[in-house]
Amino acid sequence: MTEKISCTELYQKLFHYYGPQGWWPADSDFQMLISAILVQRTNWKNVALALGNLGKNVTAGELIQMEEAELAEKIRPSGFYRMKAKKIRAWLHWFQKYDFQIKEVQKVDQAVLRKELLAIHGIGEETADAMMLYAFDKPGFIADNYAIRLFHRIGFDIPKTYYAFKAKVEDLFPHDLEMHQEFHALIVEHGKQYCKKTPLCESCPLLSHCWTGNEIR
DNA sequence: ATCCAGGCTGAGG
DNA sequence: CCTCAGCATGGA
Repeated sequence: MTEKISCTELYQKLFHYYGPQGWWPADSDFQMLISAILVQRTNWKNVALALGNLGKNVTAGELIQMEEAELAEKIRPSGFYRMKAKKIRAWLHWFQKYDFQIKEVQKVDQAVLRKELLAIHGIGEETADAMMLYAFDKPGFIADNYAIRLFHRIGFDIPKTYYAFKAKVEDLFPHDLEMHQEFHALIVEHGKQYCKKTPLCESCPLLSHCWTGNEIR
């Protein structure tokens, strides 16, 4: 028997099943920001290898002085490494305007900050939202493929564009930083375990709320 | 050996 | 607005 659930009910169930995730899984805010780029279209294990090559306590100042080829070589395990080296450098040049101070970026208005991030080469909507949510203290919903798949399965009417989906969920969910941080982490963890690109998983804890196993993505 | 993973850009309908 | 190739590694 399938029963509909709301966004907050979904959040509560995920939290109940998986517990607090404490994302983003990085040692520092700066590593979080770099890894947001490194993790584009790759798994976290490869990102961890790349982060390891960069060194535990690399600073933005050190990275921006590094030759692009050297940076690329270090982040090689994360895949798409030449492009990602360019992306990281582009992002660093933007970050330099704030003296590499995360606290300074946090003072920027949320909408303004999002536009600035999106203007950086290599930073798209998901990466920008992740940076804002986990390092710059701006609450928001990350409308990634895991979210699309899960919300689709529970019968949520998903708007076509990334931003429309994001805005709709934000309308239905508390504007709370920690709740959004947990929500995204829970959606990804749940997605990895029970909401893959295959038919419905019989042991999925949300099985009673899933209307279909067909994916859109 | 395929297939997949916390995407984005740029070109072309 | 939408689609699609290209970008690349490491693990299952």
